[in-house]
Amino acid sequence: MPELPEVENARQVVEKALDRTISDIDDHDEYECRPHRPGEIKHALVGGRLTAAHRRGKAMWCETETADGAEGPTLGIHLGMGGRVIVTAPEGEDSSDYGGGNAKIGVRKKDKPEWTRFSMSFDDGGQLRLFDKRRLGRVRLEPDIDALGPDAAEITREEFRSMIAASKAPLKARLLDQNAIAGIGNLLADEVLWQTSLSPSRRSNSLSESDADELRRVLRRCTRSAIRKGGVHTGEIIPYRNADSNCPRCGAPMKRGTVGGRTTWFCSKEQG
DNA sequence: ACTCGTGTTAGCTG
DNA sequence: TCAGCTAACACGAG
Repeated sequence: MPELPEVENARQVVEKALDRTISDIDDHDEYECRPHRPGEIKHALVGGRLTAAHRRGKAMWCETETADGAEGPTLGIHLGMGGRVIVTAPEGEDSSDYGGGNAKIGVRKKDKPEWTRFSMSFDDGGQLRLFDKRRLGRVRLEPDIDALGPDAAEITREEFRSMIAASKAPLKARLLDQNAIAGIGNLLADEVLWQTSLSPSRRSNSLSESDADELRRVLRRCTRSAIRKGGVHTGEIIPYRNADSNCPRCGAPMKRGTVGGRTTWFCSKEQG
């Protein structure tokens, strides 16, 4: 699930964990906490607290403060292919606004306790947990955020134009390149390309400036809409990403291919 | 049993 | 040299 909109919703959940004293951390999962050794993250953060939650593209990170009030290491959280963050309320407090009961971002019925790959306990009895059955998510100290391109929801028109013009890779592959523009995943890429009727395999630098401007407008609109509705799966073309579907705009069959190494669905007529 | 996948990245290639 | 591509990652779901 996690593309930019899901991660933004997760970031808002993490804000519920700010300014609560960290009493314990379980960081024993060797995959999720790579490259750290078990106990390393725990040692760095116990006694301190998270003071701010940020996001760029699909990457999240928290600023921290140590027990004596000094600046602590940043804590990066990446959800990978299927991670979710859960923050529970202080013991005895109403949990209704903590996201814990929200199936879109919180606990789901089929979740197994062992899919909790990382957890942080607070001295108020609450917890921050990372749920990730596939273990492609990551929790790490001092993540490199600067390597990412501009956030897809914030990128300026000039930045977007030059990013598009700077590569001859297939357009969809360019949109998926997190170092060029951060936050677009496979579904959001299919959605914006269908909305603009642009071919996924067209060379990125073959777009005109007005094509690029239109693509950026649609990208911003789809991103905002997905954040509001709860995720990229709420996109218009997503239900039509299968072999039996026809383009809801022109009626031609939807077609499956591979672009940028990812399954790609597009209108065989309008995006051919 | 076997294939697929809403993300990232090391390592290969032209 | 380096942009671009592929396979691998880990593991549940269909």
